[in-house]
Amino acid sequence: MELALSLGDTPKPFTFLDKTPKMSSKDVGFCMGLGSAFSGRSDEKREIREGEDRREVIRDEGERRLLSSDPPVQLDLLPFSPVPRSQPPTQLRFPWLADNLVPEPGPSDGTGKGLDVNRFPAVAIAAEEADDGTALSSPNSTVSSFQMDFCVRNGGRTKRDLELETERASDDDENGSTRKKLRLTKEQSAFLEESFKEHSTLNPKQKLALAKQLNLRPRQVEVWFQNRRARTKLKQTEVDCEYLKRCCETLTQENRKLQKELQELRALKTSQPFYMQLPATTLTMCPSCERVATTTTTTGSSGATAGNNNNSTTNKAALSLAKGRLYQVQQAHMHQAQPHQAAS
DNA sequence: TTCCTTCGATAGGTTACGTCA
DNA sequence: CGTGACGTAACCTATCGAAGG
Repeated sequence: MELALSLGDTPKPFTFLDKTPKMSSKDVGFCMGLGSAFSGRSDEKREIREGEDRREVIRDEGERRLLSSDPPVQLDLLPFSPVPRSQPPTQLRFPWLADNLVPEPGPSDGTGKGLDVNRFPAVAIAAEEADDGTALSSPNSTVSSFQMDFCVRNGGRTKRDLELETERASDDDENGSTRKKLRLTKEQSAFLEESFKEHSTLNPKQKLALAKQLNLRPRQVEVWFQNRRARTKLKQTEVDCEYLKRCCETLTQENRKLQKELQELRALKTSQPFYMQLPATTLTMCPSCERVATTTTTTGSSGATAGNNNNSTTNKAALSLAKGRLYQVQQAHMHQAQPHQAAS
């Protein structure tokens, strides 16, 4: 059953309906579809680039829609923006954009003091390209062929960041078995966030470039994106649930209102049975198919004539309106059971 | 100190794709 | 040429556990 509802707000699709195609109204008690901004993914697949996973491309399209700001879906789930848009992090550039490529600073530029110990030697990265870093358990190294471009130029490093770096540097001395939990610096997190806004998934090239630029292992970048996606999805689900809850409350309210109205109409009918036998011609719109239905009901009484005008016209008009409303309610009930039959 | 939240990391499962018999 | 088994890569999901408030 498909039920179109307009509750005054801009209709907002539920992304989880899109994400859980197996869900049925049987499963949830009721199921509302308020339009979907998503179209089939198959017709919008972009061309697959070299070295890019097909699923990645397809998902990328889907998730871009999920995260996009195109109306009518606007669920901003990226409230965290440590780097204001108005103040883009200088030196933070997306490595997969050709014009953004930062020349890799060499170790001899003299700016490599206090580097993050997550820094990974180029040799190791090259090895990790072959083996995704699983063989390399220690991210610490004293060898560096590059460094984070912004890490040293950004003068806004907090005390905590410096502490973190010091902590990590001290990890070098520790036994690898008791590895401290690694914490990304603000700059790293901010850059990853910005990257995530551009692409919620990474192809291998992007991953490597990002890892290289941030002095992280590709595996770390990968994990960060995985966690980020998972947590975004979680937040989206929470938002969807909240919205559903509100819809449910509104519907319950509306239902109560209609029930009350129905009761009043029934009371009216019993108190003034004569007028209820008037043939009623009402124009109602089917809530499902939005077709206008013209209905004339005759109760079989021949006493309903224009001659019975003892009462005021106001009363008649009010009664006609009331009957029309009653009919609408009945039609709506019928339609919930059998759409497209009541109006035809 | 304890509790709760955040977040990096891991394990296991799923899916899509390529290769080969 | 079509098909099933197998391996691989990337991802998702649940969960753990360290760190911090």
